[in-house]
Amino acid sequence: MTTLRDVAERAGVSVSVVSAVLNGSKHVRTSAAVRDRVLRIVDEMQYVPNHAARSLRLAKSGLVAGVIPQLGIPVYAEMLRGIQDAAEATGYVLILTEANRILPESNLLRKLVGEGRVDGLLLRSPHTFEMDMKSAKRQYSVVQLDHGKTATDRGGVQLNHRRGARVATDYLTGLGHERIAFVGGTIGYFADDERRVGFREALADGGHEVREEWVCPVGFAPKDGYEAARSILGGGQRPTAMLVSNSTTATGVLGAAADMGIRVPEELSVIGYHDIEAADFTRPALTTLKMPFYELGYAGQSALAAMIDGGARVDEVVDDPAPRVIVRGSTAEAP
Amino acid sequence: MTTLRDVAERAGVSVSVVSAVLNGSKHVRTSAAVRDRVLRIVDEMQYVPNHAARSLRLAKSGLVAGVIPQLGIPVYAEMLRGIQDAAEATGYVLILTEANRILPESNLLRKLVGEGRVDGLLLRSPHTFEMDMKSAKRQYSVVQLDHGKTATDRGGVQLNHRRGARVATDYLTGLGHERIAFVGGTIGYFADDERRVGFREALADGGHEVREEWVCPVGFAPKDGYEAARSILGGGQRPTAMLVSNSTTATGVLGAAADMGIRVPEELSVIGYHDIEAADFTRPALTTLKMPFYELGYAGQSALAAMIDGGARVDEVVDDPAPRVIVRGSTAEAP
DNA sequence: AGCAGTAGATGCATCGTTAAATCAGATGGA
DNA sequence: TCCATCTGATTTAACGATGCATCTACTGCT
Repeated sequence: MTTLRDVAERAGVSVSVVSAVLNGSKHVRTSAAVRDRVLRIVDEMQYVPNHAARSLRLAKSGLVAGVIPQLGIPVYAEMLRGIQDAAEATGYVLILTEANRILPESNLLRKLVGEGRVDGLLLRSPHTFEMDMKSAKRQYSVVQLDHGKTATDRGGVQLNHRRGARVATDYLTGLGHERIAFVGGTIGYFADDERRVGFREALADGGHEVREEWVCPVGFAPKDGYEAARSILGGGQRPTAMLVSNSTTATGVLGAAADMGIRVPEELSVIGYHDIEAADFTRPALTTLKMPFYELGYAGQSALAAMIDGGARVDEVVDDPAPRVIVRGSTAEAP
Repeated sequence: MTTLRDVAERAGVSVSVVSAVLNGSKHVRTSAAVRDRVLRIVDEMQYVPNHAARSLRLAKSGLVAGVIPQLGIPVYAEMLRGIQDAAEATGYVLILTEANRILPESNLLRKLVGEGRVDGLLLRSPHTFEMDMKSAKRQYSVVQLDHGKTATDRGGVQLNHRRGARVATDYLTGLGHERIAFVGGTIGYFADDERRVGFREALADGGHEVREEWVCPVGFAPKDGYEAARSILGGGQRPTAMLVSNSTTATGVLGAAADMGIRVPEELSVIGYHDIEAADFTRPALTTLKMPFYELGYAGQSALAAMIDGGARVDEVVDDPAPRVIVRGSTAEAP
């Protein structure tokens, strides 16, 4: 492996000079001639700095860890792409892990943060790790990605879910729907609660009634949507439209409608929160609400980088591009 | 941050002893009393070794990079879980990246391998990086995950796709199907070619004919399946069953059948290669073939760890648990 | 008693990089 | 002419962990 010393020897200068040329130190001045020669030799010898040595010296790893609930979920994949692009732009490399791997009893967090392997954490996860972090006794930064249990502790980088839900609801009322159900979203989670608020606001502003029996908080699995839909659609008067808090959940809703012989979109319009690729391939194809997930990831990593480099705690709402309805086959004018 | 030296001072011994106690050096002997005291103090002070220093000294990072075609794909997620579990067992931490980020013009590979950030690469990707690797001039190891363009260069860890396709085909013939189509799989990729071989073998062994016009290599997107199915099902005599090389592609096939008014499974049975969660939520639910993807990942990382620790190049076929048909609603007895 | 052998430890160099202190000449002003 | 200043470098000291060479008692044997 080529080291700084090898380069220095070949260039006939000291290692400090080479280091200074490459990093622009202020304590060491170099002449243009030396600079050129060093850079040429660095190129010739294909010198790449040793990361471990750099990391040891600077007490900084250049690595950040992203924690997501689950791999293999398209919406997170989009966010991760944003994170990775921002990471590249800010000079970091991303480690990914699923939330369940980072539980207190696992030693992964300890390994990552404690050993100084990562400089910061991007959390899209209910965990906050307060205690673990303290015990790590180490400088580290954390950015929460669109996640917090309450408005006050939310911190980090958020999406504007209130606005998202309003856009989706307005789209439905614009089609003439008045009897609209809201399915999904855990109570007590900020992002989910905000959607409910946006939904209620939009209906109220339009002069429509919110039927409490049609506001149905459930999990995000398709199964959850299936069961909720069967329950809601099995009642006396049915809603003519459903805003489903999660598109994955919405595929379950579509399944339930199919099984109950309810035609979508003729008898029931369904819109799924979050645009996913699978929406193109359900029958009917699912109309969705697209949120700026890529931008969330990008902003999150940018914020983290700023935080690591001595910046203060971030609190930002990513609101651009605006929430947008992707119209497919599951929505139509109210019957 | 607590260092070895802090521990040594508190314990009244030299740093060498603490290091020896923790790592079991053969050059340094320690008494039981000292060992106990050191371990107690290590625990008390919550000492965690500094990763950068260790990595510098040992010329080993304890990081491996996994390269997958795309994030957000459930089948890879399963494989990644296997990789991460094996990584934990072998003492490594995983960095993940999408294949397109590691193209020659990007400097990510250079950053990861060249700077010594990772000790090895797990590649589920068409790239082999021969040239880049050479220029990196560094000790590194690579394991290909179920991927190679030919049988000879495949290397790494593979799934037994010939067997998988046989199992799926046998399942269909067992239901009385004789006119079976094979949709999907790129020509020239070992894994895909093997599936075609298995399909042909199974049909031949059962005394059934392979209709070449029904063997249709296409991409893996749902759209590809949709188009292929329209073409095949639009002909004169139709197959009564389809083995689709990829379950994602199969969702497109289901869409095409629905649009053409062909009832599944009454008129057409569809089985998708690879079990994915979404299979539960198409209508009808998709019968799939489950391959041991978790085990593939686990074996891959285990092989990589062995390779890094001085072992030789691995060439292994992961065949356990055996391929298994997950019966859902898209397959039935032949009409 | 004298010496070998061994248990149990210590000290020091080293990995590659960077920050700071230091140094050798050249230049300039009084 | 002599000191101050500036340029362009060099030297030195870390960062934290590890492994080898070395050192000191002490035990046991003849």
